[in-house]
Amino acid sequence: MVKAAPAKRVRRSKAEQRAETLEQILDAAEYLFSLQGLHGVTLRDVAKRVGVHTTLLHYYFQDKLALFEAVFARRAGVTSGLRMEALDQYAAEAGDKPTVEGALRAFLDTDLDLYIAGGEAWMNYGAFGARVSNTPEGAVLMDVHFDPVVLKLISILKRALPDTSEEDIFWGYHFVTGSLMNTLARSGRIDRLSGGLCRSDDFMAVKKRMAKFMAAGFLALKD
Amino acid sequence: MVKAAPAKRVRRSKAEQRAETLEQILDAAEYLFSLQGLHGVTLRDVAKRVGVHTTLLHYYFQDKLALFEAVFARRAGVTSGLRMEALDQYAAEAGDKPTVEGALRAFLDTDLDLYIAGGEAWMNYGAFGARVSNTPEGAVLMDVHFDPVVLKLISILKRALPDTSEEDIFWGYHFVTGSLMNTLARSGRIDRLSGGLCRSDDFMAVKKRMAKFMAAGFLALKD
DNA sequence: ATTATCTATAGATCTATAGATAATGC
DNA sequence: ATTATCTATAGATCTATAGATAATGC
Repeated sequence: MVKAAPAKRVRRSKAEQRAETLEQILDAAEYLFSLQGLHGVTLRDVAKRVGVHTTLLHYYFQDKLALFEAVFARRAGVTSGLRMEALDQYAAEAGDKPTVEGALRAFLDTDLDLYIAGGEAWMNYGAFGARVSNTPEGAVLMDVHFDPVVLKLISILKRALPDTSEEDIFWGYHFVTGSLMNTLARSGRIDRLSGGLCRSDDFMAVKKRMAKFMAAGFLALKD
Repeated sequence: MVKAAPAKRVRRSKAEQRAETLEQILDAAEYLFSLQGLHGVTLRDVAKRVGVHTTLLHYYFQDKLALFEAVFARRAGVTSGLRMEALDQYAAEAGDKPTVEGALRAFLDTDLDLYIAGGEAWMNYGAFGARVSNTPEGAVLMDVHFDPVVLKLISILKRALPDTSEEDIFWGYHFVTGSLMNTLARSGRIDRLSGGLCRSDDFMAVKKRMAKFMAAGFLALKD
């Protein structure tokens, strides 16, 4: 038998090694938190998934909550930034005639595209975020990381809907975000309910319908 | 100083006492689970809130998960039953001309009314259910308890929307339920986002807008 | 000489069971 | 005589810290 070549020990700088380990820890935590929530996951679970000793997590993170918040923060900036750009670009293009659907597409489709293109890691983050979002502690994290983009969206919606009250617009957003979170959660419920006709992870199907659906909803509110 | 009259020891039958204690346990668990989820609550927390010894919970419930499921089941039948009735009644009234908004009002407004009228206990259940709903284990509880009502709603929507594909209708429902769960969760996010203009617990405001908003969304899908 | 990782362990819970005690039921 | 509640406790985690060891950096 030929002896397997020993795993080639790639020489990594400490900075590289640190970054790599951190990433692995965050990936593992993200996945587990997305399934079981903050309290349903132990540091042990995370360490086991990474293949390191539990105490290493304490070397990188103050405590469990700090790890949790780091998971939230890691990708929050990316999605927030991309959507902010998309909204800015849309606002510039549309000039003084923005439409509700246009604004929603910049906001929603940009995000859905990110999850579609981002593979498993981003899908896990989506489920993690959705789970966090309807939690009292989690909602505060949402505030911190997402208020700017959301308020940007709302400012465009206001211009697109000059005759709709601000209150109506906020409630409309409340509906939109609920639907988006329900999508990101991928609970599998729609799969079973529809007998397999729809799939929770078919974000293309959601993208095709969501902005249109919600735009019509907003327009109906002022009546 | 006048001595306070000793708490009048009401003579309760065992059956009464059992029912009362059970109710107290379920109320406490419902409240705590709504805030912290299954894993964030210990039996100790529940017992302390009720004012009994931890082990009493094991007398009434097999284990923690059984308690959790009992909390879910207790009110699930009530809301499911009421909405089923409302949908049946609407279907009968509307004959062969049901509307999307009519069906959604029977489904959504009936539920929102229940939370509005049910006080704190029902509000806690709503938050509990919302939290459960975007969880993998929780979604299965949703299936078991709510599939019949939801499929009833969908059958009426199909008749109201003969030219809309079944897939579109299921995705529309997916959006609706996400918005409803986001409402029941009462995370406080919309309050802060809107600078106090909207309040998470203002279910009247939601009721006023939701069916109309969603109905317009459904109608836009077939275009 | 510094940083990454592991060993050992304290101290605090947490769930669940066995068995005792106190109350109601007949 | 049965049911509701409590006492005592086993056994299994879990988080977090202190301090040792192994690797990279200069």
